[in-house]
Amino acid sequence: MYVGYLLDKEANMYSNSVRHPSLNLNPQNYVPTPPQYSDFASYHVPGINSDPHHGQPGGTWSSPYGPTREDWHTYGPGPASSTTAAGQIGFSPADFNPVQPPGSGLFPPAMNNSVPQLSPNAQRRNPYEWMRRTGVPNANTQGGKTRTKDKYRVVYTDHQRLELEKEFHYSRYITIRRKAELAATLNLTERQVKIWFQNRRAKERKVNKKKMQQQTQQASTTTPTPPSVSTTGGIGNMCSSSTSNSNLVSPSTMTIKEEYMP
DNA sequence: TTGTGTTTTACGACCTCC
DNA sequence: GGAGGTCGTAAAACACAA
Repeated sequence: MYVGYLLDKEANMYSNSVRHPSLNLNPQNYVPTPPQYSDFASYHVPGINSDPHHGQPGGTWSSPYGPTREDWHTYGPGPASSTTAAGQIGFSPADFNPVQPPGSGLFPPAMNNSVPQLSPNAQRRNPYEWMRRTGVPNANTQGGKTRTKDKYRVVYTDHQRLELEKEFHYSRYITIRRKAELAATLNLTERQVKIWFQNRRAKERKVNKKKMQQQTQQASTTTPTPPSVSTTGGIGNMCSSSTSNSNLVSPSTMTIKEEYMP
């Protein structure tokens, strides 16, 4: 699909994915710390955890939030869904299919199956719209420009976004090492990667908050039912403690701990 | 074409942790 | 003190209706 288009378009430039072999992260070097953030389980698709590149012990993380499909809505409608709300940025599993050989990318082969054909009359604004934008200035040549320079901001290339999203898809918090690798791979600065992740988390919190509001609205209009256990779940809930960071285990601490994970 | 709303980069302020 | 976190915001880039 669009990723295929992207990767096809940039195949010569980016023949590797984020988890390309050259990076070759050993599992020991890339061990997330789920116990600290049980919410992370909500963001791990079954199968990803067993990704050899990540060294995740599959199925060991359990989510306290039950079915997490909804939490993944941002990333796609799921295999059987053909209706995606407009405006949603999505990662359909199929997105990763066309180019990446099974097992070579972030997602396991099981997720790369069954590529639904894009509807010929697909709306312009679809979940993958950003992936196929063309003509945007290439942001990666100089590592971006800032307000203090000649341009206010740059637009990241589709490939840069894709790889960042993939990384984010794996973990909401990037390790120091991965940040450096990703920055090098994508020709961005580590600062840009860091800020991108910050903004991405903010976006997710915003989406989750919106969902929560909709749910509460629906609940108020229908028969009141006792709130289920943290229906929001996920990092959104964790970080949506927008009020006080003190409620959290410091993510920075996590990053450091990940970095020095044995 | 244009006006308007949304999304995307980037930053500063402030906080926590080591 | 430095690094990285959230939160709020600015402004460019973008999508889309009129």
